[in-house]
Amino acid sequence: MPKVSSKRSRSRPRGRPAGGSDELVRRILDATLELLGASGLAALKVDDVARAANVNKTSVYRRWPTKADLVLAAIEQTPEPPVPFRETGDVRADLTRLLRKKAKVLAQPQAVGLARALAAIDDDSTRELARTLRARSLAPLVEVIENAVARGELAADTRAELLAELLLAPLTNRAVMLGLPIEPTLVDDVIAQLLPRGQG
Amino acid sequence: MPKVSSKRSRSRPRGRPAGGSDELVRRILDATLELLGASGLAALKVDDVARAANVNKTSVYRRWPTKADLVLAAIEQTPEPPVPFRETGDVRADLTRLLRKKAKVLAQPQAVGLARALAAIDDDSTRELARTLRARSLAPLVEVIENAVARGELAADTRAELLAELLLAPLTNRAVMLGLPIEPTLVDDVIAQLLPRGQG
Amino acid sequence: MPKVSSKRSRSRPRGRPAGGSDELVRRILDATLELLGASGLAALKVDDVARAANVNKTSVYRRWPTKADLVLAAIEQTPEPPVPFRETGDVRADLTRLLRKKAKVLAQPQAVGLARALAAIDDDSTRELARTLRARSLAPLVEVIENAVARGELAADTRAELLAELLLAPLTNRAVMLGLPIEPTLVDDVIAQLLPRGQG
Amino acid sequence: MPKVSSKRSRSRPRGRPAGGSDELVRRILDATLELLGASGLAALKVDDVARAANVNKTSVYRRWPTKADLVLAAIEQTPEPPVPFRETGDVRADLTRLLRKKAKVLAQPQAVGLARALAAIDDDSTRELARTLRARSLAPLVEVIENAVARGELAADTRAELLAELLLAPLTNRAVMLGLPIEPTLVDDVIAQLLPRGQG
DNA sequence: GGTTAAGCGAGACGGTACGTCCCGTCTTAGG
DNA sequence: CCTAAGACGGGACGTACCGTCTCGCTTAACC
Repeated sequence: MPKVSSKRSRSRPRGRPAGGSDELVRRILDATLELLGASGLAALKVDDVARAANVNKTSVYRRWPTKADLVLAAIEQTPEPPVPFRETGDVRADLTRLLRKKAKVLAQPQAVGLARALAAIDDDSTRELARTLRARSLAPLVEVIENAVARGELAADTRAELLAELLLAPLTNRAVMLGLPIEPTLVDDVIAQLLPRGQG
Repeated sequence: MPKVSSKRSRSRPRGRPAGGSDELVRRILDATLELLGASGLAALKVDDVARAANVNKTSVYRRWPTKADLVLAAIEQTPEPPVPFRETGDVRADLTRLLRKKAKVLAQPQAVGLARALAAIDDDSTRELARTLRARSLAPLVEVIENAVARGELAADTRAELLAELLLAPLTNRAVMLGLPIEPTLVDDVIAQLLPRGQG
Repeated sequence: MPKVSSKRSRSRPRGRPAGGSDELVRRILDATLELLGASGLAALKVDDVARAANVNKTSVYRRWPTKADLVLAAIEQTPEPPVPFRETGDVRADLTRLLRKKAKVLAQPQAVGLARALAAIDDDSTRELARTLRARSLAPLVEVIENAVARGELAADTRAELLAELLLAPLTNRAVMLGLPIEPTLVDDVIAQLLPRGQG
Repeated sequence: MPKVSSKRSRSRPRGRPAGGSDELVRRILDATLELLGASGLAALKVDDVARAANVNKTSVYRRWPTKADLVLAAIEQTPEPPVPFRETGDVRADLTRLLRKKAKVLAQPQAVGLARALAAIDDDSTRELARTLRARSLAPLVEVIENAVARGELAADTRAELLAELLLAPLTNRAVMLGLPIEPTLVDDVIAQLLPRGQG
């Protein structure tokens, strides 16, 4: 006698997904970012990620062998906010605008949380990722500076990347390491110190 | 419940220690720092700390209810290296020397490990501690700058603390967040950008 | 958090077991009984049980949240020894045989150990279990007595359960509470007192 | 300069006690009994005993090296309630009265708690104590029975001690092992079974 | 009456077991 | 082949209580 079918109705399909597993990956990484930003790395449980992504833990571990890998993958794929930035031709003004944007991002706890997670994972590949993200973050500044140099607005021997880093470091340092809010005047102060008026 | 009167022979002394518990505290915190610097926060086991300190785990938890508390306490008591620093009267030279010292410290993996542990523990009291350590770290720079201002070597409206932070931030940022070694030239570059020749 | 992707080589299989978990349960409870009988409740360590059952401690606690729960479950599942008992039609002889059997059981330290564990766990559910075991233990006696009543060998107003308890109580009392061996004559004495010759 | 006296007012004297330490001992054992009866052996903490006795833990361990020793000492010194018992000359009536008294005692949770503690401590000296207490408990019954034998009310070959044990065992068994209340009729039933009318 | 020695209170300590938590592994069933 | 479901091994965490031991103080007892 065959058993009576005990199948419960299910909300989502179980077997092999139809259109590849891209959506599943996206859901997992999104959930990871969400939880990571919300409560930090230590409070992030893989089980919670799976539940939040409406996915089984197995499907997480199949792709990322450890929690660290998962977290790094999630951070890595953070979509770079499209920077519809148009230079005005005034370096100081342009850099000020860029730094203000960055300050705004750093005012969000999630962004700080991600950065701290990055610091917490002590690993070579993590450092590499950090450097990649750093480069990505510096790029607009570097471009603005190089253009200013080309225009002759800045000295020809200006080292664009170094200057960009000097501009940005205090902001991230405050937000990430010290947990301080970035006062509106800080951006101006930094600019003033690094791009003295006489230089322009 | 054990059998009646089942005393075992013992090798090491038990009970309340003779010379107060200050030494015990010191041993624990030293061991914590040691292990923390050696392998990072995640690899730090309280049991290992206890063993290394020749102390029972109970005695650790009696004082610091959490691993995080223990780590913070250990970091907090890091002895400030006595800075037998004598100003030469030349700001650039003095600041260069101070930054080089700092760069040397940041070249040690332990120091970086401590800083990362500080970033990893996401907690208000941790941020406060970070700020305290930051202030302690800035102090010598600030003093040098203020003296230079008093001598007229720097502009009267120089904001000493801000300048100090701008000088230091790139170094710590590189070492802690990016995991990069600090090239010898970096210090000079930072100085050059923030204290242009004409200013001196 | 550990390093990324730090898989270790392993000797024993992990994960969900192949053949369901019934066998695992059996192993755990068997080990519990074994150790319980051997050294008593206080000396029983859950870790030891797990080790003896070749199982992880987690797997024990997953099922029985407390040591007490584990012990009760183990005692509860003690297989009732199949009693291939055939009445002879002589109450005195039959009861004597039954009591002798019981005496034999009570001569084993393990059985006494279990009973004492039952006394040590002071808990309502424990008492209930004790009563259940008691009933199970009395059953054969009760049956024999009732049959004898039916045959007219015993008075019609004989209260079977009471009589059974009176017969058994002295034996268990001696073994469990007093820790005395049960002398061979005790069974006869009890029978003689409770089933005087003239009565048969 | 001498320190200002920081003595807090104290309620009880500290140093060596005046009249020996008998009162201290009494307080400790009383507290032990109290707590033991109230919540059982497992829930009994030596620290609690000390606190309840208004005494330091040291003073407990100075006298009884283990918790078991303490408990046994406490049980041992339970004052035998003075039994102002006068025989009437009627065995059945006398034994009934004695058993009713015992039943009354066994109705108190504390008494049951003590008995269970005695069962829980698995130790030779504990068994010996149990036997001592048992003997003490049987004594009045034995005396009554022997007197009845002397009077010719009971058969000359009556084994007083055995009979007493048979009478008592069901009661204690019910209360201690099974946690059952002792119904009023039980005493009569036991008497009826063991001292049939025709025998008197 | 001063000195010695015996307790005592206070409380930290070592030790052991408990029960919890979460990571990463692995089997089973099913689509 | 890929997924859901979920038990399992492993190992660190933090807790609780036992019995030990040191210290300072106070009082009794003895000289």
